[in-house]
Amino acid sequence: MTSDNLPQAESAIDIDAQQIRDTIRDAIVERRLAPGTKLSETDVGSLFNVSRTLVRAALQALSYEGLVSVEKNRGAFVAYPSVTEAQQIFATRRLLEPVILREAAPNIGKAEIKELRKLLADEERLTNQRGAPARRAEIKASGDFHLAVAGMSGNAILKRFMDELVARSSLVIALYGQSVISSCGHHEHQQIVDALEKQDIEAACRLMLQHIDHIEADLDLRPARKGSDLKDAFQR
Amino acid sequence: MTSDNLPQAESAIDIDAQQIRDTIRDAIVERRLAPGTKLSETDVGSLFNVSRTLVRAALQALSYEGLVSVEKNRGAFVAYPSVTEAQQIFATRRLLEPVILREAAPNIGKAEIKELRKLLADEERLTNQRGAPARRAEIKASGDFHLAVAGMSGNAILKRFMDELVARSSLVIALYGQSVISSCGHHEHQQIVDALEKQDIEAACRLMLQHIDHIEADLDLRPARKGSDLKDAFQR
DNA sequence: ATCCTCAAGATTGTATACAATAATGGCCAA
DNA sequence: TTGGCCATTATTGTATACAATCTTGAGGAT
Repeated sequence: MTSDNLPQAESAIDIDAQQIRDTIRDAIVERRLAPGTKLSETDVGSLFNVSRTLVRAALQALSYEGLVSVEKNRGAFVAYPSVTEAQQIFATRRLLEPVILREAAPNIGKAEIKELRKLLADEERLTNQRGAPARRAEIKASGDFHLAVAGMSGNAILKRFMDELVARSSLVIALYGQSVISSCGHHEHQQIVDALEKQDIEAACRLMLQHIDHIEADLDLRPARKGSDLKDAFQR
Repeated sequence: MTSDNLPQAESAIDIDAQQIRDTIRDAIVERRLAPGTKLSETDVGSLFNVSRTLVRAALQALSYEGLVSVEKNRGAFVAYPSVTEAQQIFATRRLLEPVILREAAPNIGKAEIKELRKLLADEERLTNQRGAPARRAEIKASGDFHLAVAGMSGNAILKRFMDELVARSSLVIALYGQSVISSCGHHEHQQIVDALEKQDIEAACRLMLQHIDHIEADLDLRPARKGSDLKDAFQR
């Protein structure tokens, strides 16, 4: 595996570490890069036409976000979340998202509802489009909804925590998702906005939790796969 | 300002980036390094007898934790949280710590109570000791209590979020704290453990919120100081 | 005296060179 | 043929060199 499935370099002159990080992150979140994929410093560097220095910085940052795991003397790989990690990611979302909704609710007025509805419209449009690029954009759009709500909390720290959780969720879905669609039920986002518009925060929280449950229900988080129990993977 | 107030280098051979990061973080959290202090790559490097490469990696990681702010082409500085950031840090703690307590409660049995009591004993011992080193250790111990509880939630992500919040709290207290003691009321930790021992989670949450309120009450988070309004800082 | 300009110095940004470690594949022995 | 051992190669870890940018302070004009 060489550079083939990395996003093509921005031919724009003067790339910096942050742009590399963002590009790789997008590729991971949109599942163009599969979990476990090796991210060789030289390969990535030549894609972006930069030295390993900048690549290392980008990979280090991504490692802090939990999207990349770097193993000493072995290199960086797209993270491969364990079942336990996957469970913790969703457990944390279940704990945090209602809290965020309650924080955001007082700040959600007409303008904010409008902004959310615009995101929903984008999602809808992508849902009706076909082809891989639309699927990828849909994945991202679905996450953007959750992030937009977090942003409305006005708390930058909560927002950052959600950034991380949403991004890592994408990896978990890539690994353990069963149905092809896998991304959030777009309809549920709509219901949440409806509840928010009516200022019914309790309903919004309830719907949010159900929504997270639905995402998680589509995952196959039984043990195994984890390398150790290969036998019953073949046993059938 | 040169290297004087940086912790002395580990003369142990073979330091790596993580050790540098940890050492600097400890120095920041224990307030041996004041907010705003410049962390010159060359200076830090010569302290640890490593090249700038490793120092940069450490500073980058600390920047991601919010303990250091790196300004392009200007260098790295111990973070200087704004009033807004300070408020958000404590707002987030108020939201998160009760959630964490509820998550941790089912996992807290005899052994865990014992562990927490041990931490309290350490705190108490330090409180009765005098001298700057004891004060520093006390600051750290006080944070360790909150982190221990977070660890008992069994959720590594929550724990990491708390790691960040506790560390940044220390910076906020250093900047905006008024009373000299400034660190957590040790007594309140004790009450929380008492409530946990009685399985009275509601009380524990209530006490935790009060505790956070008390810490925040010791802060002077009025605007100003923020550099722009220097005049009324001298106006008295 | 004050302000502006600009050159010298210092510091960070990036690339490259070298060292250390891990991965690969061939060779030999059983 | 198979399994283990060692040399070779590739990749990461760290230091250093050079480029770009900022900071500082002296000098001169007003």
